[in-house]
Amino acid sequence: MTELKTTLPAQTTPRSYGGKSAEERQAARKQALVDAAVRLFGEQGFSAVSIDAICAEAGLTKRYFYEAFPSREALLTAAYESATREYMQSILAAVAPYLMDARKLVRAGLQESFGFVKRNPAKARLILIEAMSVRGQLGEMYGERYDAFVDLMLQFTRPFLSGPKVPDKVLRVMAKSAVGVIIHLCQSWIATDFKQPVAELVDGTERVFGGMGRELGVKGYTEVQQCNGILPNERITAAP
Amino acid sequence: MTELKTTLPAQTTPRSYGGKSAEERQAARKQALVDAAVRLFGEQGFSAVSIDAICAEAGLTKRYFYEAFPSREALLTAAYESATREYMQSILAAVAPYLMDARKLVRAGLQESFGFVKRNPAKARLILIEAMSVRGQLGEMYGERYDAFVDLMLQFTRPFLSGPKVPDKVLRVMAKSAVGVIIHLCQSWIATDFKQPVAELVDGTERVFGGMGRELGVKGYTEVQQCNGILPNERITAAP
DNA sequence: ATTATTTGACACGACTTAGTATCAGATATT
DNA sequence: AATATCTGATACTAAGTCGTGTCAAATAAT
Repeated sequence: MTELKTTLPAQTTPRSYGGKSAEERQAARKQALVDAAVRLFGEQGFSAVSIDAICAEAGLTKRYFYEAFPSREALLTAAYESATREYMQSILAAVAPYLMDARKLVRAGLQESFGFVKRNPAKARLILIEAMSVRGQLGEMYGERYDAFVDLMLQFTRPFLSGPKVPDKVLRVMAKSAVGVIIHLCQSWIATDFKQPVAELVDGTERVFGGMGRELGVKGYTEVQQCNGILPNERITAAP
Repeated sequence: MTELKTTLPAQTTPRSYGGKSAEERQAARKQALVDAAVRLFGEQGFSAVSIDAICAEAGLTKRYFYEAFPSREALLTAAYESATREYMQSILAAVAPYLMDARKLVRAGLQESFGFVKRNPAKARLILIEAMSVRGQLGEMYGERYDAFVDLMLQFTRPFLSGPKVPDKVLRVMAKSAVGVIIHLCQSWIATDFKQPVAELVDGTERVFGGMGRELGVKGYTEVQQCNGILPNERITAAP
């Protein structure tokens, strides 16, 4: 009787298929799911997208979903992680060439902060809007990423500090405010379908940062110098 | 046969019941639904709360829900409207006595902006977090209320402007930034369960506003004067 | 060539929710 | 007292989703 052999849960050894190993196939499917999730969650919102819809978008069936993720929320977390990493790296790359000049640093950072959002509306929606209202798992990761962003802002700012010392807690609230200005303007920008030109956002934000810079005695901002919105918008590209 | 009389949809005339007129009862039920919605949406999030749950919380049945609102989203909009109105009025009342002094105005406004959130966490969650991610109907109202807030900020600021003129569009982005700082810090504050003391938030935000004020040449901010975080936190109460 | 595994498509039951309908008891009107 | 309306509880259908299970065809291994 061969039935016993076939029906028993004999642990099987993975095989290659379509020229790819088992791990490769699994990873490819997982990535397809994450990509689909970024698109759908970003475009339609988390609560409006079912597991079936994600599988359809990814060209897979539910079996592979549950092979890769235990729940819809786990996939959301993975999608958020992916999109956030990309956003941060994009900004870091844009800022890298200007670490020595506060004004250029700020301008390049702002330009790319808004630029990325406009180029990747779905990812931005996911990162900046959807992630906020989903409680649970994602909350922790959101907190971590946010803190990382604030730390980065402080790290970039400290080398330029020269004025009278500001209490650390106050300084941190100010860094949060700086991050918050960008996040908030992006949220509002997305909500109004990118009607406002990038240049206006950058100019306005630059002045806000300028005010904070002078308040803190940041080198490069203490001198009275108001060229914002007058200089041509130099397109700043990331370093290779 | 009396059956015909009772089963036919004869249009009936409204009666009083329990000592209240029909309109009063209807209004009371509607209000109960709105109150329940503010609580539940604010505590658990929009997508986690069913119509049945709202009715249970309000002590009513679905019939009265559909009598008052066509959909769950319509109720959300009404709840948002109610909470937002309360928030704005609360801030306006706190600020009213200080319309002539920029520094006091800012401090009172900030104090109440954060104070209200802490005193009304559910309302704040609804206004500042849930409302963001729900598309459709609410989007328009959110946009209107937000613009109103920004306009208010500009209105309060203009009387103090004395420096070199700033382009209107840039000024508006700065006003949005100011609103955004408050909104964002509140969001982050809520997400971390109000761990940070109000005083730290107010002090940090005050300096951010101070920087913007000086950047714009606001009277009362142009003079170098750094007493923030040193003066005792005067508790500012709303005018009667 | 035969056997075993991988894949995709689909079926199925349990559950939740929206929206409507029913009905007996409470309350007001005549 | 008799009748009509209001109220609250519950029942019901239709639809959508989750999570699991089944099965035949495609592909690799023996």
